[in-house]
Amino acid sequence: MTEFRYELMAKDGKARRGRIHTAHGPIETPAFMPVGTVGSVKGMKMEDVRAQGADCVLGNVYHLMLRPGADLVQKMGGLHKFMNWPGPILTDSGGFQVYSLNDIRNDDEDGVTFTSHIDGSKHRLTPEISTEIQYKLDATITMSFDECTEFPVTYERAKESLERTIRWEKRSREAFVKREGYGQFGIIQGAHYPDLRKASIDALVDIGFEGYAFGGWLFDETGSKETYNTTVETCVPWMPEEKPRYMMGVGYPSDLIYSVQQGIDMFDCVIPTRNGRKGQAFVHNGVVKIKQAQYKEDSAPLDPECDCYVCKTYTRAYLRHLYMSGEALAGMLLTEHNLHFYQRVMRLIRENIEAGTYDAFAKEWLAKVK
RNA sequence: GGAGGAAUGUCCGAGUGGUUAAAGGAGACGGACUGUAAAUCCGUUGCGCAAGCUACGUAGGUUCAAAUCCUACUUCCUCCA
Repeated sequence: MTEFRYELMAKDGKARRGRIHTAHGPIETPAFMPVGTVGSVKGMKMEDVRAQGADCVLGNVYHLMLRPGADLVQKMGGLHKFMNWPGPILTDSGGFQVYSLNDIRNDDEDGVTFTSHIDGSKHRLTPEISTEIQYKLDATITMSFDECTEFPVTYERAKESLERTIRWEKRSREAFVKREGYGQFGIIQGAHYPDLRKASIDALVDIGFEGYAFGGWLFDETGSKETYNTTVETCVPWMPEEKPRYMMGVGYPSDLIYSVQQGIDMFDCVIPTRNGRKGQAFVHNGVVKIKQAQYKEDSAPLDPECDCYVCKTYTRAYLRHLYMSGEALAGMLLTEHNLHFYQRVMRLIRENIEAGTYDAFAKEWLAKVK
């Protein structure tokens, strides 16, 4: 059996090239993990996701516990078999979903009671329940159950929430069933307050996890990246060197390139899939919003520099037509292109770290990509 | 041949005397989306930079005021012969 471990293979500045060994195969890092919330990367067949170069995908406790239920997934042989993804799966603990549904939640020291968005029924998540569900799903990487705060948030509230999160993460760790090749990550909170982030890291390292994730919310409604950038720049170096560093829920291609430069190893984000379904394609020099009139008679591929199936096969005019007609294929094709683009960027990131040319690469790509 | 009904902005469609440049929808154009309650959500959409102008089949009329009432005409639909 494979021991769950992080292998640091090369460094270029703060950027790290590594490999996470797991029971379900390796994850080459820096890695982008497509989001498959309900056991599906929306619009994609899993073999295609794999062929694009993804090593690991996400699943979600909140969604899967409500439908179809963790027991059913377990009965069907676990999430890997259920969704036809033999590789590593990372499951989010549900903390973020419960936070984003904050109008119908009710939390206490023990956990959170919330109302299902599907049928209004009452459900409960605690660190123990979330961890058990992830065990039943057979998650390769289990996330500890944390509390998210709104952003911006006051220092007092962030501190109070962090203290509870640390207690919850300790309980998550105690509930975690250790198995060869499986791991559990702790989630760092503390909003944009460096001393809280530091306290969070210290507490989590003290508990001891197989990896550490950067959680919370650092983007405001203006889309400014200043808070994100300064927080990441300050706090990521405090994360343990010998364990994987996972930035949760990020981001645009430029966010990935920047964050890798700051020492992050793993990402997940709905942007390439969701925005693909909504008609936005990421290309080598920015973004193509396929519904724009300028593409009506455009016989070029989405991205002339892309070698994906979609770019080799279809014109922008056709993709626009599909989108304007409301065809499901439009979202599928743009999703396929976007994920391909993201994996290509990750490949370039890894190659440039290995070659020791990361800064030049980052400078060039940050200037042209969204 | 007779009896009813209908004509509204790019399209569909509400409105039956005055907060009506005219509800709502579609379409078109633009924007947003970062640990997925999202093939979603949000703007704009007669002309003009503006004062303003032109608009509810056509032509007249009533009224302080009409898309809304009256008359004629045109076109379309349904039913009866």
